[in-house]
Amino acid sequence: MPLPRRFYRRPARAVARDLLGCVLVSRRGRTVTAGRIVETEAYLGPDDAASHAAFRPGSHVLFYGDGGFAYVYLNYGIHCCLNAIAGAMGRPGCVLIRALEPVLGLAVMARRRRVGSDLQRLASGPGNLTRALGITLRDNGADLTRGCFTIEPPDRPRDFRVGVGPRVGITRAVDLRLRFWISGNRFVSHS
DNA sequence: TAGCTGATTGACT
DNA sequence: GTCAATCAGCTAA
Repeated sequence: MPLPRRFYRRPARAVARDLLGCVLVSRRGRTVTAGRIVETEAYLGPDDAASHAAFRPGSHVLFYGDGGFAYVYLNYGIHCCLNAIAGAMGRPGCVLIRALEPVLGLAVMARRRRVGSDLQRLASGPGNLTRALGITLRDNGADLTRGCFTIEPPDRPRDFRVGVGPRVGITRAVDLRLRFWISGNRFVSHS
């Protein structure tokens, strides 16, 4: 069963941390691909200068809507990035999924990524993981609690340490420590 | 209508 | 280490 709606109806920071170890599942027809979430970043409301809620109007309807939906956007004209909306209705916030550890459909992912057997880079990086799972702009607004894209609870005990640090790849509010990752996991994109 | 920016990646020096 | 690729949405005119 996917994570329930109430999981997402919490502050983005808490959702980002608890999402580590969970499994993102993508279903394209009979093709299923999945990966364990090993790296996330939290983005807050208008007060967070790096958040799209602060400077990208098109995202408002999702940011301020109910939690548990996907926010997919295109950046640098080439790459799609996947976010999970956090917070209850009226509370802005989201979690950027930065890296996955592939667990299901490895061959399909490799074909989509056009890479060889380099598992480590298959879904490591926000642009890479969307391509590996076949996520596109059409999936913007998808319900993560049911449907083609879901996030399942951890498939094994939480035996890892959580790393915390500043977000990467952004130019505003760089000093906030809103990035979380599974300590020591080699699939984390920015080590 | 033209020009700019960005939560990136991969190819190249 | 540098740099091009390439698109949505804003801003200025």
